[in-house]
Amino acid sequence: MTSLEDFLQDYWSRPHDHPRPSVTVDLVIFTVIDCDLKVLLIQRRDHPCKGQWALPGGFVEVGDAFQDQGEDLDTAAHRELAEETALSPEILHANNVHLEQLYTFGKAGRDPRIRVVSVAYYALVPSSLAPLVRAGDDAASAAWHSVSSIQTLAFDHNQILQKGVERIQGKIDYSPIAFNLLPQTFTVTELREVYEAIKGQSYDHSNFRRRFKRMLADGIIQPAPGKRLTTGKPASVYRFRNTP
Amino acid sequence: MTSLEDFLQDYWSRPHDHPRPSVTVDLVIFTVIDCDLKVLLIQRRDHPCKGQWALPGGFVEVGDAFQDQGEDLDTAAHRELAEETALSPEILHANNVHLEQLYTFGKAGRDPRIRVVSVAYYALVPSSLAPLVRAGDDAASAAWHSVSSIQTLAFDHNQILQKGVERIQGKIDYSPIAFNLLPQTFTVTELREVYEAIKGQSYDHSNFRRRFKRMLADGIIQPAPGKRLTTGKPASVYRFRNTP
DNA sequence: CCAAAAGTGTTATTTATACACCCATGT
DNA sequence: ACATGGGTGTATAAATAACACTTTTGG
Repeated sequence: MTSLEDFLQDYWSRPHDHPRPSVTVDLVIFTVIDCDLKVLLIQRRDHPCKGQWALPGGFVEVGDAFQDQGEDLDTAAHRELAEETALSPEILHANNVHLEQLYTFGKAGRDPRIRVVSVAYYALVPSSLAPLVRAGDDAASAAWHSVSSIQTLAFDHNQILQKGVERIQGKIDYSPIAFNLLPQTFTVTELREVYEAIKGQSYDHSNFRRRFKRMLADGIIQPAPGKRLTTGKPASVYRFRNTP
Repeated sequence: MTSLEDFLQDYWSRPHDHPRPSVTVDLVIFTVIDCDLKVLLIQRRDHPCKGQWALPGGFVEVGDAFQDQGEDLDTAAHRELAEETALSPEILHANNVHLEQLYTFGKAGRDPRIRVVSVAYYALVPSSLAPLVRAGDDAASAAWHSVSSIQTLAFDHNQILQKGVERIQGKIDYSPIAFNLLPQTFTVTELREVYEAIKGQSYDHSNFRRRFKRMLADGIIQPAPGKRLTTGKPASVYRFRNTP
């Protein structure tokens, strides 16, 4: 009958050379530009998959894995998001950037170098912030790519991207994630265009307006001051009410 | 300009002592017994959390992590499911046991020994198979526990269990997962009882019957021969149509 | 006959879908 | 005045919800 403390002392004193996989976080960073769903891709500078486009990502820092266990998975995802977009955590938070775990990819051989288990996250960047994104320090280049015309990506990143698209397509119907892709104020049509970009279908503007009015009645959104000028009649602007 | 082969030869020739986390799969194995949602728990025999109840799970085999990258995550989950329930893969497959990735838990310090990233899966075992489950070789004991009255579990397993419950509660509304918790043939009421056990609410039997009829019309389910005897009027039996 | 559970029917409310029409603004 | 997009209205079908009722079995 040993105590937990004794057990850990003994555990740590023995050598631990069991092979272990590397763990990374990969990011599917979405935005909507010109009514079109985009994903942020970086061009790989080094082997493997040199020159190919890939999802941004990086290794999870695990300290020495014993006394110092390093950073949380979520923390690693936030850190990578800031690094890869070259946007500070403060900017990301102030602009309501959504980050959420997506799925974990761990097939043997998905990285030719070594066994890698990759925990994928997806992020939603408001269109107002998208133009400010530039390549992080370690990437040759970063760019927004139209999801509807994606080439072959590095590793199994096409599969990861597909999971991401499926997730937001499903989630937008019962969760207010569309607002994380819009500026702080928006019009009915702008919201509809986000829905259309994500779902890849068009919605009747009149019926969508009814859905919008329900959200208004439910307090999910509320009127905002001012008007948005268009080529036709100016439109009312609204804001998302994140703390009802 | 080196080729990928040269790159890998060079990569593997150099030492790689970056600290890496251990990766495990943890299983949330559900069934429904007596109209009540149950989860399979094992009692821990060793430190840490000795004596506490925990979700079954185990380490992912990663080979040497280089030339031999070991087993896929999904494969590890299937292997653990078979080991922990003491049911062969053939039995599991023949009885339509559903296994799906749930979420990955990777907070620093969630295991006191070492940094562990745990990829959680959930499984749905049909009630007809549930009584055949017994403890695997390495567990002191395994037992079905009512989800509605769970004690404090080892590690962060309460959190994992909660994620699992939330997942099936959400998924049952748009996916035919209820059938994986039932025997091959079932009655309308039996299906409703599964819904009620998962959602923790009661459904009007008449309105549920209407939903059932829609599934029948859509070909999701179909009539099966025979009748199920009850204390009242015998009920028609149906079967799930997994290949429409 | 009676309890118990299967099975049917009715009505009202809400939501989804399709489509027609009017309104305000800049050019 | 007119093109453009904002905004409103209407009619139908379908899904949701609450509730009353009938039928078939075992005892």
